Amino acid sequence: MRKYCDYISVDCVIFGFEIDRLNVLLVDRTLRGEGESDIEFADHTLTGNHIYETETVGDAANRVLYDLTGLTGIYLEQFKTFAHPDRLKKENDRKWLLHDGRDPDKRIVSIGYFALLATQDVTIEWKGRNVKWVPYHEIGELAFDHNEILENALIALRNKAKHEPIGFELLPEKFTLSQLQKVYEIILDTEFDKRNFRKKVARMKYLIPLDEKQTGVAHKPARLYMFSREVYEKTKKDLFDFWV
Amino acid sequence: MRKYCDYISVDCVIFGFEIDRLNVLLVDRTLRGEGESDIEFADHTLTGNHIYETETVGDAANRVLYDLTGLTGIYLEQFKTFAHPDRLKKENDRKWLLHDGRDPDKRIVSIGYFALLATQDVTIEWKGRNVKWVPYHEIGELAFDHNEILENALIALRNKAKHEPIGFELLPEKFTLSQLQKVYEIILDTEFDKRNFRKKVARMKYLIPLDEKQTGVAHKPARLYMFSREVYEKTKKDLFDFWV
DNA sequence: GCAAAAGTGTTCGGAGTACACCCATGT
DNA sequence: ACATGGGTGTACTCCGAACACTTTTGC
Repeated sequence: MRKYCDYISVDCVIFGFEIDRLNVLLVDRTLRGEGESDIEFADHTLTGNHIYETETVGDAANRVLYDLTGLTGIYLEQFKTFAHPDRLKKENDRKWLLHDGRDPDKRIVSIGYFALLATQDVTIEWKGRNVKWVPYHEIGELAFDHNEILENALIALRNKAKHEPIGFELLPEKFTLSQLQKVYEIILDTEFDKRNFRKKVARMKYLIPLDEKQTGVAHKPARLYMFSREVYEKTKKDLFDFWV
Repeated sequence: MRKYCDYISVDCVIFGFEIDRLNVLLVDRTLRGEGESDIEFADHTLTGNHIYETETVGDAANRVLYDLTGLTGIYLEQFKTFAHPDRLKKENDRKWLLHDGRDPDKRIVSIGYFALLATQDVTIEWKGRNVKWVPYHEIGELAFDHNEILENALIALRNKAKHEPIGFELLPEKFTLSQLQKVYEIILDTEFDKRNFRKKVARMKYLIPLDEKQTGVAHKPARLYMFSREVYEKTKKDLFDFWV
């Protein structure tokens, strides 16, 4: 049995994209009282876990992701660390930790990661708790400091998306240009002109057009594209677009 | 007496700029043996410290900076966290920690910050150890995982400098355009054409030309400029230069 | 045939790039 | 007078922004 390091944890903000929404994977947190149907409170947390004593934090984040989705090789990036002395001290948080046999006064560092994947079926139970996709804009008050972590994750995602081609990570392997445009519109909270957007992406050699089209749609079927990381790594120019 | 939290620390990569060099502030680490003149090893560390039990990590980083420089309001940014299980396990590191009365087997999370300031006089002693500026390219093997932290700090600085106006933070309040150009050339490891560079910065409203010139230089004295953060915040357009 | 999204071209202004010479000062 | 870095303009190309209509499919 591997031992946990009880003062280091990772929290993963798992983003998923679907049609025209950005989703986040949340876990139910329900604290029951004495009676079976006696619920003291119910809310949600981000996904996360303590790290094992001999494990790196990156491995811990990948482990959390794998346990939830069964997927490996997911886009995952460390974006910020949270260690405020009061981050676990709200009343419900203390109760939850106590109930869970943990020390609510222990100061825990949490290293924040965000992950990107296409919204799809994931394990719906995780350590006996329910897991579900929730649209970003419908997320209410979360446990601990998870609202703060979530906000920072979105900011990090935005900044990254502005300068590096990671929108693809939120789409299935094959996608249409309209889906790609939508991803960027949602992430960056803006709108693009369709013709200008297509002119722009047409210059990107690492966006490979396929000889394949959508099927089963009630309109002209769109061409499918793939992202090629190899071509990207080879052709990317280190642009000094440089501060402006 | 405030108590330290013995498993959370901050490491600060303090960058300074001078003429045409990027410097980093390092602290001597000399472990003496039994005899007075018996030196077991001598190398360098980044600046850093454990955090106090009730302190935020940002406050701890600012405290380290203040202790070293006497300055407040310095540009400071959290860039990455280091928590590899073996990060303190090199032989010399173990000896040093033992000598210092600390437990070399305790896993310590270190939250990395980088700071930017104009190279200038700083406290030359800190907790009984010597402190000095060292040009980035002359830095050899450092203690612990500090080479890794340093590398990551430079990468973070570069990425930030490409998209946000932080080059100013490495210069005195009033500076010339040639100094500014040099800062960016050093950070980004490239060269710019003087005329094009000036055309570019001329568009930036937050770069304020002063009615003041250099004095005491053996050539045509250059005009001085200031950076206005207020103007920047007001006029910056959130550019979606967007991945390319 | 109609609803729905796919796909396509032109014009204009602004920014990046390449490139060479005169100017003001201290010594 | 000379060495040193300061300061300036033009031509060309490419990119971003604005803007409207035809095409292909499922129903």
